Amino acid sequence: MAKELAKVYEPQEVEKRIYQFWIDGNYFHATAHAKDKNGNEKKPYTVMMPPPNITGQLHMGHALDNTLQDILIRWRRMQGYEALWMPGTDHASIATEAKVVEAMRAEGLTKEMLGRDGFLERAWAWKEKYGNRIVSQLKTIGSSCDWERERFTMDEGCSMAVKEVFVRLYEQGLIYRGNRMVNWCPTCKTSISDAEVEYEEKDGHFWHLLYTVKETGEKLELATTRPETMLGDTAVAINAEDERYMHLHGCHVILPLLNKEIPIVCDEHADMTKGTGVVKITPAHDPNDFEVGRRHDLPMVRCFTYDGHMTGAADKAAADEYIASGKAAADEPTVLDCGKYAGMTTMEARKAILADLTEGGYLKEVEDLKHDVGTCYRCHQTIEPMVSKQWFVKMEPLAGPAIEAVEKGDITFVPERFTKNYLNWMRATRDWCISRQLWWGHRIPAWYCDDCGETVVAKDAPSVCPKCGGVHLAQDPDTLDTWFSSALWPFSTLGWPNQTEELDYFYPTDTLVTGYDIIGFWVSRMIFSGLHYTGKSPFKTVLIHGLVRDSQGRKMSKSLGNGVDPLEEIDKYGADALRFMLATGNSPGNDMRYMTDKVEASRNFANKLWNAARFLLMNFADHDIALTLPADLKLEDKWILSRFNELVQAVTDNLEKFELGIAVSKLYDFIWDNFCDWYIELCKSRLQGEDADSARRVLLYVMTGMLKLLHPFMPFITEEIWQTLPHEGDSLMISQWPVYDESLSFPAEEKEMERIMEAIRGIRNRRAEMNVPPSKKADLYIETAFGDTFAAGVPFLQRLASAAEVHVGESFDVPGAVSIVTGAATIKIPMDALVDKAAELARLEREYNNVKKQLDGVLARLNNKAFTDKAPEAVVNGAREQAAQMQEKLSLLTQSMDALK
RNA sequence: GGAAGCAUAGCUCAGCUGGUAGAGCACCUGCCUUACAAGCAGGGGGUCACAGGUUCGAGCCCUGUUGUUCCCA
Repeated sequence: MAKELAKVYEPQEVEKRIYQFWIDGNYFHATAHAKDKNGNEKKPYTVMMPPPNITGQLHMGHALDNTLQDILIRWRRMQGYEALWMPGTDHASIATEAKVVEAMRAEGLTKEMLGRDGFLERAWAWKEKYGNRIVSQLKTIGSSCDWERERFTMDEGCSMAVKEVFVRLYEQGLIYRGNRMVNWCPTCKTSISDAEVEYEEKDGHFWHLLYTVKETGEKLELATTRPETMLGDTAVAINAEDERYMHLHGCHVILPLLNKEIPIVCDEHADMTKGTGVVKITPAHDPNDFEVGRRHDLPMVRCFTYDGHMTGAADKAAADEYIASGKAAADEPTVLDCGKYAGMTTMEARKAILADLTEGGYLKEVEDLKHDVGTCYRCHQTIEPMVSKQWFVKMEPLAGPAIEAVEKGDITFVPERFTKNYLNWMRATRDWCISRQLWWGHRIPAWYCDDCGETVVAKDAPSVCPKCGGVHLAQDPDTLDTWFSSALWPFSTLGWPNQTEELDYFYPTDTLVTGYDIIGFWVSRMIFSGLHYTGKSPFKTVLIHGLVRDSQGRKMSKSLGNGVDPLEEIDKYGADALRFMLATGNSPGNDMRYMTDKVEASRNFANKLWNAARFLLMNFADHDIALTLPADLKLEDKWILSRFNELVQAVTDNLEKFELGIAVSKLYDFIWDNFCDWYIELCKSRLQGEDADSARRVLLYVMTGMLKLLHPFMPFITEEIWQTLPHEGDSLMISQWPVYDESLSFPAEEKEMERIMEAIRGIRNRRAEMNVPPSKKADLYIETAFGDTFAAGVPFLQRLASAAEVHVGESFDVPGAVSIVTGAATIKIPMDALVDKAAELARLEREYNNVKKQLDGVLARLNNKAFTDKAPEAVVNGAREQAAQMQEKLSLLTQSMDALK
């Protein structure tokens, strides 16, 4: 029965086999309204995996994120919940499209050459090829997801949900289309949302320009960081309160180079305290100016193309024609023919325009300046703010309930401080630009009538225009922001908008585990979406973790090449070691550094456990071992069982509070220190005697319990060991999570055992100081009031403290002995020959002084009336007890010193 | 410009509602003790960034300072 285990744990062989075993057992699958053994409906526990991008490879961030989720899921499953961990992948529109385009470029192809359908064919092929890669990588780290339910943000169900939401919001007036200021990436040629802009500090300049006032002829100085936008200026703003310019109200300036007359307007955007207090207004190319333009009904003149060039005659003609057709909205911007600058890139135009301004005497000075420039989070090129016709979600009505849900505590963030982060984001949020000029993604379900310009929003393509009956309807070419579909993930994956059994049972979900970097992108959008469409918060708790950085604390990135591949680490140390390391080093919300040392330590721990199991198996060979505890528990059994009982309580409490790192370190300490270093050692002599059977049973009981507690953290090795040991049931992963057992609480015995252990430590300590090798045994004379305890501890002292004969009594006269004074006993070791009396006396004096110093500290507190009056009774009593113990120890030390003299 | 985090042993980090500092690694000493040298036993090493404050008592709470990271604009 007992099979031989290898001397060193080899995870590579074990992990694959165990994972397949779980899959074969169908243990990851969760069903709605599942019943337990007694026929009662189980409570659900649901976690939605943040869907990784199909373009992605598993990185340390995924490893951490998924390890935490798997720990929670496995723990709840063992607790008897019907635990569903819903996996899936995200189509990642902009990222995937970029990759596919890049791959095509290698073949000399462009999107335009292939056309929309041809391109999408390639994109789907890409998805098929790489979409499964990350899934298999997730399996490697042991994720116990319900793979049968795996979803994709662009699969049929999710797409249905997307259309449903779009149509509903449109009908509710919460989605609109309009010309608004958006962040435009000229490289990706698409709009991106505010959340997708990253700011980088760059060196720039402040160019001070001079515009002439038409009415007075004076020159107005104003500064800009983007002089090329001047062609689109349609006003100059001053502050109404600004005394310097009172006389200019209602006047105009002549725009240099174009010789165009534009008004001077009064607007709060002009800050009197900054520079000259005059700002140029380019409504089509600056977000602030856009607002000024709306307030003053200024014309919008666009002078950049969508691929980062200056507009020309053809651009102007196209725009004019569109406006003339009557299909354009009233706020359609006009387009400028930039003349000699047409066709230049914006950077080329900047140079040319500055040269011309200088020549014309319009440039006063140039100032160096560091300023933050918005860049695209994908390609890191500079963002151009542009007026553009896009689809938006009106955020204000949606944000309200989403803020309230968190304020009320329906949703809590762990750690709590991220609540503020979320609320700030939600309160400041502006309307969400959801259209993207991309092909890969959910196409916007809006059609435009060629004949009358009517917009039709519907789940299915309309055959005729409901307004004019025309049949020439064209679908909006744009797709939706990736996050639009991931916002629906918690319920679209459960079948929404259909009222499925799954939705009914598993939704709302319980815990969302994710990094702080996507609170704005994703978490907030799931919250308002969940509330708006399902009327319920999509989850109860958001567990936030930090980033995994490299050993020097830098962000892992491709460009730095400092990324550590989790798969390589798993190959080297095992998935359990990696998981354990990620769980140990982590406190919620804080970043961690990845260090090989730490994985090695975790690997060593796995090996320690492995060898403890080997020890058990060695002793179990050829014996039938009952899975219950023996009736006659020995002192050491009660000690370990009581400690284990406390561990069960502590670990469970920590998990409830999402303190995974604390839970795991308690397990580490218990297994290594209490179980391996003490209990196994305490059992060794007993295993050779008549009591062996009861020792085996306790060993098995505690080992099994430890394996259960450790299983969520180290699933593979615990299952492997459990399968090898005598056990009940098919798999550890579906066994029952241990619960605190009052009948196994033995505080008195714990204390008793600690007395013996303290003696053992004291003796070892003294022997080590004196360099006495363990092979040299010595007699012990133990003076103690706890005679029975020490009598029972004799075998332990012999085995673990190199004792020969042990005498226990009230008092012994042992001339020239070394003394060890513990809280419960004075232990005398006759080692005359080995002892340097003077040195021994000096040592005792040192110890005396140490204890005395501590005692003085405690006494000082006790003599402080304020302390005894105000401190809680338990604390005061604790101090009194401490003082008494120290006084006792001092008197014992004095006796020892006297004896030596 | 605004908000937040972090600052604890040589290194990496724990430290729950304030009760008098811990782990791993590294280092030093001794051990093949019938699981494990990826191990066992023992040891050294910290004015908990700085300055105030609240408290009987502060690594923990409050204020300020310095350094550092990150988010938002």
